[in-house]
Amino acid sequence: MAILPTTSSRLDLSISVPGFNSFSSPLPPSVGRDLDMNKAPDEEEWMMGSMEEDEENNNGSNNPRKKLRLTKEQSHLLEQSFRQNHTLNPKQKETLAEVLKLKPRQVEVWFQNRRARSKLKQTEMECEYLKRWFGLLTEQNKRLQKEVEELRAMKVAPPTVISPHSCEPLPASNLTMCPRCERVTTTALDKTRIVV
DNA sequence: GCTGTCAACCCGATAG
DNA sequence: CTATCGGGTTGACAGC
Repeated sequence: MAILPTTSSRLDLSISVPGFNSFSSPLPPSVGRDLDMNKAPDEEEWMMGSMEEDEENNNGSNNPRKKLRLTKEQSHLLEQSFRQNHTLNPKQKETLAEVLKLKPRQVEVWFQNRRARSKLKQTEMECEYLKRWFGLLTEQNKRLQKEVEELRAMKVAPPTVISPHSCEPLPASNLTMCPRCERVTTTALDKTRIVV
């Protein structure tokens, strides 16, 4: 079975039912946002039939409710629909439920869970990323602090600055930091040569 | 619609 | 080989 959306914003189902065979995953690689969460559950065997078969059991009062397991095909179709649209309008929900032989409510719940779990995965990944970034920044911070210490140590014995014009030593207090290029210049506008 | 939670179920590891 | 356990997955629901 194939669900082919005609637009990107709306889920429009065009279905060719026989066999459920054609799952050669025509999905663009750009859908990697959700990562493995988008991976279809391969070995998902279904323990129960679709809802129509055990519906009565579930609604029965004293039967312990068994958990529905979606078939591979149902899961795959839901996944495909999810990739096209993360939410369904009532019409889409109805149609999809009909195709899947599920209740609209079940389709709704599946999408709810899918959204939540996809978001959770995303958050976890962002968290990992931020942790790594924090580590890198901490390292960089250490290096810079060390550099600052070294520069402070150099300040104890201030560098001698020689004026290229007069060839006389200038006081280090004449040195400022150019805010643009961050190079050392002198306030006296003359080019200087720093001798450590 | 989102979030937190429950519970059924699956699966790999382990002990006996 | 079987039973058990612990962790992960996922369908379902309640409350907001």
